[in-house]
Amino acid sequence: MMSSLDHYLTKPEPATPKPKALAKTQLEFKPETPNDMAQSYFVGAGYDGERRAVFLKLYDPETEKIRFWYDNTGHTPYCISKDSVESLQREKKIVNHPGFLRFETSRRYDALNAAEIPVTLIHAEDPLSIGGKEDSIREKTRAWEADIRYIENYIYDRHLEPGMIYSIGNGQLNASGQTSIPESAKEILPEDDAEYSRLMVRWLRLLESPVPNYRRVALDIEVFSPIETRVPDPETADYKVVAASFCGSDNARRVLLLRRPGVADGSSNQVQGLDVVYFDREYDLLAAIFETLMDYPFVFTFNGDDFDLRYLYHRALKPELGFLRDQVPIELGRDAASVKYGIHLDLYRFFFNRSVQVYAFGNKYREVTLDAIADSLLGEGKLETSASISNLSYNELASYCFRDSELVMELTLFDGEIVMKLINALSRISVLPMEDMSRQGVSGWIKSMMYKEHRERKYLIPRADEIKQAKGETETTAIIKGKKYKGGMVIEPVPGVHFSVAVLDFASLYPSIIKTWNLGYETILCSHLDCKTNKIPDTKHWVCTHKKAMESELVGSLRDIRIKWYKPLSKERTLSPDMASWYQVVQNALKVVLNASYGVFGSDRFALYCPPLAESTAAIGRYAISQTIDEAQKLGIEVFYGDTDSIFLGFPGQAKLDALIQWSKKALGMELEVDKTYRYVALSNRKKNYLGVHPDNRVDIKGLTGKKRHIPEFLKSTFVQLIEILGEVKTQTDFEEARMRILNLVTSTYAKLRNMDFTLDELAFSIVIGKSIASYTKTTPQHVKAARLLSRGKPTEQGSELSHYVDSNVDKREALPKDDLETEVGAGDLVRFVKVRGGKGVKPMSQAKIHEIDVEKYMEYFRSTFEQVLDAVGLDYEELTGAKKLTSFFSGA
DNA sequence: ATCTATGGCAAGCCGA
DNA sequence: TCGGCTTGCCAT
Repeated sequence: MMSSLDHYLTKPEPATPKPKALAKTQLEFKPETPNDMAQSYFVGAGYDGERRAVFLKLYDPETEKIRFWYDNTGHTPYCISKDSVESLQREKKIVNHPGFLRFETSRRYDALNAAEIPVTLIHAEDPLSIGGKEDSIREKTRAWEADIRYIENYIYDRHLEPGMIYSIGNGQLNASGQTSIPESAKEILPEDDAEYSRLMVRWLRLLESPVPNYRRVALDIEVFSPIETRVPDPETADYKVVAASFCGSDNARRVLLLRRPGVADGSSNQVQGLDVVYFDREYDLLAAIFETLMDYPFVFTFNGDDFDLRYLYHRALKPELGFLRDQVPIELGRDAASVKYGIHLDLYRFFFNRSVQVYAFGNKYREVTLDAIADSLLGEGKLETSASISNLSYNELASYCFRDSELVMELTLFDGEIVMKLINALSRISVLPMEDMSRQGVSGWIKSMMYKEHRERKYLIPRADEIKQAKGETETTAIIKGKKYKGGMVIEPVPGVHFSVAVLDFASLYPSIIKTWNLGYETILCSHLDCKTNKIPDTKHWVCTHKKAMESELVGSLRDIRIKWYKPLSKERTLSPDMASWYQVVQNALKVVLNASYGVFGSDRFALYCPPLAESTAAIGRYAISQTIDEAQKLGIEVFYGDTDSIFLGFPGQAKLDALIQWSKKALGMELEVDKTYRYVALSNRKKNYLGVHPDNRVDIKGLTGKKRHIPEFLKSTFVQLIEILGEVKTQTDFEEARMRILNLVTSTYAKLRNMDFTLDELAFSIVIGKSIASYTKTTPQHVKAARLLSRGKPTEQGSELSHYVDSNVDKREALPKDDLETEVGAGDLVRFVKVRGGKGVKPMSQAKIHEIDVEKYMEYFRSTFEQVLDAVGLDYEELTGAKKLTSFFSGA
């Protein structure tokens, strides 16, 4: 127990810091701006308001330092008007705007109107004069390209490539990285299309360039909090920072601790390999943190944007701490925090990205918390979490605090540093500095990639309202109510067990369609009369026959390097581990971008939103798969099932498969390939539900409840046993033996359920809460019921404990101990609950007793889960188990 | 905060 | 109490 709460509240430090004590951090940050510099990586960019110039952060892998380069080309922020200079000159609101600089005449290609037009660039002294304030210039006139962040604007105009190598000579910035591509890659370039070749060469150049070693540190801080489960507000920063930890790529393992009255024990300077440094004053602790932030070129946090750096900044500026603004090496944006010297990457933001979560990491983590992510990606189950770290000794606090920064560092290290590599690859593809890329969604990446290409081609970037005006809305009717247009086609499965099945699919179906059908906002529904006969199947839309669409070429070229270069290479066995992992990462990065490249056009938040384009892509997809099915049938091949881009065929011999593949290439211009073959496939009448057994007994399960992650562990493990049995089935006759083994499995599970021979843990469902608890007004799903029970009994007062520290990387969710009655639960939380008799029918696992379990409900759930599979393999659950008899036995008992 | 649509399923809601 | 419809989650 702490001796005094006062110690943690804000009040003057024991002694007012003297200027001398400030020595190291007192100085204003003076970046190094060499006039000449060898090859360095362009890793970050910013805008200096005082100098009114963009600056680049360049990382030199030799010295492991960041050097700055300030723009000296005189580039200024601007937006574009279609009006003439003369008429704009009469616009007093513009010319009298305090930030107005000058007009510049230029020309742009206006793709929506298929004409090169004269435009006027309205230059301003600073980005905010263009946009971002109520009286910015873009509010005074109809402007184009006025909502592009200035740094990005600058990068596109200067043809800069984030993540690539530059040097400085005589103060000038020069691209100095790889200019050539591998000799063997030239074979995949098209001979007859220079523009397309240019794009492929660009991607190859970007993605074949090396990634340096980045010297980096992970930071985590602990802050005192009077209420255990509440994280202090980083804006007011009312409480003391009591600890900070750094884990460096250079093996630095440092913990900084604030000495507190009443904690006397364990103050050794070595705890389990950690360097522990003690501070009597919080001021000195912060100064030491800032020194480290000025030392490392890369700083990683988990939630540092919203907490750690924000807290440190505001805390330091408190009068009682007495730092001056210039002494704090942190800069805050509205939703991001950066460090003045290096690059700050908030891994929370990166892993929160749905595309990263689903495609790059295969949906391995469900909750975006440090523990959940570390748990699933780093393999081994990490240390237990506990939100409250009150009353820890110094040693314990040190280990506890260090643990999180160590996890963050490990996330950048594991598996050959794939996270670092992925961030690099995505930054290069999206033409965004790492910091910006890692904070945006996939639509932001694709937007940036396409904006850059507009600038390269001197295209005027259209306004969203213009595209909508010109191209209109969709015309097909979606299957699902509330959706904008019809999507992929799912073939009605032929129920039963089918032996020897080949599954064919179109490689990157939608990107391939965008490529081969020349789709883009410019070409869809173009204005040429003669193109109107070039119909998109199943729609009234048509597509241009005269002009190549930029999106088609961008997406197409990305798709081609993935399919033709990276896919084969990622299977190559002779590569060094480092190269192999890089190719794997690039593959994944391309997959992420390509997967979203069609969907973004159907999203009204996307800058180039064009619903007929998305609709056409899906329509062509339906056309492709139905044509292929027709052709298969003409060739006498049985078709059992198909979903969007795949078809399940009875294996007809290699010759016929080849014939079908050839046909697809010729008739559709699409690459159809054998994805896999199954010894057998079991289909029920349900779509998106099947079980397929590979020749080597591996089993694919798709869509079946037994595999879903929210179901209780006991069901999952029983299901796995069921699958093992089915995996060993080789022929129809084997099913007889399987039948007996399945029966045994079912009856023994029943018996266990009946005897309640399971732990609560094994019986818990786990479901993520999609939105805040209060917003469930229409219905109350079971997991929400359980969550509401959890928040009950929460003490209204701060309770008896006087002191707590709150783990800093915790966003609200992570702070919550799973078994704590005082818990608040919110969106994103995983709720674990069991089904019980009486009451609400559910209880959070932490509140339930094993004897309350509603056994019947579990039996029912078990039955329906198994039935899905048994259905498919033609076994009747009731007949097999005599389920009626069993349940009646149970209910009679 | 910000790719799309399709589909299965359990459970909630509500009228008869 | 039943059936039809909706909601929310999980998955592809």
